[in-house]
Amino acid sequence: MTLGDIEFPTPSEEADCLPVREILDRIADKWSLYIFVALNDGPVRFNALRRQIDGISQRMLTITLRQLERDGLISRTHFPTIPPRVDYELTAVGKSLRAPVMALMTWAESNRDAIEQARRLHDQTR
Amino acid sequence: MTLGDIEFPTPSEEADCLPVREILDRIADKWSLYIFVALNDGPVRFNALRRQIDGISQRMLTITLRQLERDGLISRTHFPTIPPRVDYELTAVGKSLRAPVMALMTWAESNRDAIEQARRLHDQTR
DNA sequence: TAGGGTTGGTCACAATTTTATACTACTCAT
DNA sequence: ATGAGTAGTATAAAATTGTGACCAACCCTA
Repeated sequence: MTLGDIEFPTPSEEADCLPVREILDRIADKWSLYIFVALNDGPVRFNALRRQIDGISQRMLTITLRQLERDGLISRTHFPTIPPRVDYELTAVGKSLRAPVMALMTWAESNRDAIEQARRLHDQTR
Repeated sequence: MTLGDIEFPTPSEEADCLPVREILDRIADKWSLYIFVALNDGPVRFNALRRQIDGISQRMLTITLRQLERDGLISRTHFPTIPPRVDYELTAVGKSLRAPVMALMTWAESNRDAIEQARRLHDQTR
């Protein structure tokens, strides 16, 4: 048996999928979507984000914002005033993500009733 | 006309944000999106899903499938054969989620290069 | 001049979630 | 008899996330 006879597990497809997954894992984490929605209408300050996104901790907001900034989806503008002011804003690439994210939000809203009914039915039947 | 110019319907403001968040938290977790993509072309068996979704543990696949089933997004069909066979398939509601999920996947693929470049630039500069 | 509030964070530690590993029970092919 | 495949469960380890304290600079009030 030569090397050519060995069946490798789909190397081409995996090579393509991995970077896409890395990106999706950033977007589809617990908080990123909500940050996107919050930044939908323009720049927002750190503590305004914190108030708007119910339940997020200061730590997770900082971490998530830093990751989104690293990916070039949001920009961070620091005004050296007292008290300090930091604005977060969608970049051009970030803005292009608004459409699919909003489509997902719209879907969630449209199908809320169906899902809640399915849950009730499931919990009743078991 | 590019993807960014397409006008998706905007979700109405804040009325009942909490239930929508509950739904989004299910969809936008670490594995649900990949299960949706894997089920895109028809029913798939448990271990086939496991092989297709690289890195998922057996436990998390079971848990995530159960949650999606509870929400009425996928259906579970058990054939009492030996060896056992269980098919997972998108329901009608689940199928309606394909469009927004695929829009997100397409976005991720289109913006892969831009994001990777932003990451390199960011890591270099700091 | 002392105390309290605001800003955008960081840090250490606790709680939660996810992963890895082993195990079940059953059958078929070698 | 051995190993592979089926769809899971149980448990401990690892990773992620949340909690509360702390910081420094200033403003306002008393």
